[in-house]
Amino acid sequence: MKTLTELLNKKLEAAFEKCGYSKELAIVTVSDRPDLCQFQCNGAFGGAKLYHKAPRMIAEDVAAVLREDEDLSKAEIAGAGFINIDISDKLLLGFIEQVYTDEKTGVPQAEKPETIVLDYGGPNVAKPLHIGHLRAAVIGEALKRLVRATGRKAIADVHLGDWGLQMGLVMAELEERHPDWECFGDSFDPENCGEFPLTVDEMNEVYPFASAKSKENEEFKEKAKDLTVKMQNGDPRYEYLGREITKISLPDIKKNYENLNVDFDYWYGESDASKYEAELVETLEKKGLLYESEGAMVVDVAKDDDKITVPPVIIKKSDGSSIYATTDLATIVQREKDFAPQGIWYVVDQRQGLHFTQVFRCAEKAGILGETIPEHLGFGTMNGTDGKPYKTRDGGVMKLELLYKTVYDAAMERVKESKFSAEEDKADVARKIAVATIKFGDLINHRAKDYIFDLDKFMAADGKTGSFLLYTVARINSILKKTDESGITAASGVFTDSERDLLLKIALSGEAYALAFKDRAPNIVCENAYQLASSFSKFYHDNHILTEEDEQKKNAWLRACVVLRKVLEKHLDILGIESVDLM
RNA sequence: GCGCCUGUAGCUCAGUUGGAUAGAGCGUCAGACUCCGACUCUGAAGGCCGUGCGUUCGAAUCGCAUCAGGCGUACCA
Repeated sequence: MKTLTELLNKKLEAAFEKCGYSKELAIVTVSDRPDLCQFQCNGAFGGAKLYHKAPRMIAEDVAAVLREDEDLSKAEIAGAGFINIDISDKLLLGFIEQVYTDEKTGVPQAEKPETIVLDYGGPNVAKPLHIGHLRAAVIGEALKRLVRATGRKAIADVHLGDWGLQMGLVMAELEERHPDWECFGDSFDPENCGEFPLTVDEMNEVYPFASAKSKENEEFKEKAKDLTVKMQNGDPRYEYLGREITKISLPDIKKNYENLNVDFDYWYGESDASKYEAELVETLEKKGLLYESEGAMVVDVAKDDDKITVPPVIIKKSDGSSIYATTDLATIVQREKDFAPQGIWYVVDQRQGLHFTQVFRCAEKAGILGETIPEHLGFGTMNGTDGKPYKTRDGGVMKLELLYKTVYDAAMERVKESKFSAEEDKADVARKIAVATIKFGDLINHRAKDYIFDLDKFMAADGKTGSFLLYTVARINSILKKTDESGITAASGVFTDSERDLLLKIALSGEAYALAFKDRAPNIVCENAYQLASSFSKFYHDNHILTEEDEQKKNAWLRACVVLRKVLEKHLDILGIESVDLM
């Protein structure tokens, strides 16, 4: 369905045209001065320039036409030429009912079908998920849901890091620690390798150890690089070993994502894209793009009008191995074949901006993009309260699992006290509060900016927090449980200001979804959800619903609760936050 | 050096084609529960929107310059 401002725009366009002015001027926005009106149009200012006419005169012409429209309860001129508009309660209520019955709950739908691949995981196997993986997961999941809510197809691919040097490092260390493991024997037989010698916890400790070792031990580093090349070139032993390492790591990675209610359609790794590398290289060669430089095979991606010198993309390192640009490009080839998407969104740290510039340019030059428009949706760093990258108390890297557990425990402390949720539901409620706390705390911030993770602030029961939103839903549920929901019908009128304000905010949610999609910005959905919750609190405070004796009023207010709950849950759903019944 | 991002209230942050008096949360201060969940609500104080110049009838928003912070700058991802 159309959004409310789209609807009003149509009216304004007609009015501008009727008066002989360009309909381009007819842009309605939500009022900057809610004390004066609900909507405004500033088109008369632009018209003044175009027609050499005083803005007030243009505004007056248009307003005169608008006053004949019974959907509008007000159309007046203010200031130098603002057109101030209020909509009628009848229009408002009609719109609210449409939102309520709309199967998309008022989320504006894409005009033509589109497929967007979202790449938002990027965890490395053999390395535990840590705080650095949080934002990609949370933002990516929200964007995926936003894409789907707007009627587009979204394909989520975790894009595991299982093809790079980190694999060689782990393999080299493994070989030194467990030389007797059958896998490393003289005659390699995958059928006869026995148990993987490490548990996942033990393995998670191997990578940091091996990484540190490679920095001071040149020989070890060379060995790691050598094993990486061997794996990439299809040496059966190291290919097998790579798959085994992934097999051990994956359940742990999945568990971490499950905790956060994040999921993927495909658990592909870089290794899955590697089969497209040959084709990629062939394409690059055929186009004469690939050449040797300092021992490596590279492609130039600089453009004449660049302000900086964009370095060439390395396709093959001087030791013949692939690098992340290679796998990213090969992955594009794979995605084109499998999905032929209109967009690929990379939800990856901002700091990789240059890398994606290079990859996208190379993909374009190679002609492998089809109709895909790739976008790097970068995000900022999550910092601690000291403003520096978030660390554990002893200065180490915070594991994702520990972060989740910390928030869960804090949530459980509060849920334990609750008299509203049943004993057997408490663990589930605590989990939902924890997820809401972490995700809302992250998503309320603009994606591109760094933000400070402050557990006390995020856990706070009041303010712009996930738990305040869940609390609002719980309060609505609590009221509705005390009445016969099936008897609630469409409202017959609007009776109070706080009620009208709430309905208007509900009606304007369509605008928020649309803008959030356009800017790929979940924070807009967060902000709108908070606005809804906040308006509800005032509405709830001002209108005593259950004791109201006027049946028409009571019904109207209950209807507002029912619609709000649905709309609020839509917001939460898009954010990847599960709603609660009671808490 | 070059480039990218950021700079808005004490703190953390929004700010939708350039538009009226720049908003919110927290914190502070003053109030509101015999009443549907007070995890609530009402009100107040608090800002040369980093700085300067320019474009415009009009700039937090656009341009140029400048200062400050973060990040990046070919064989890690």
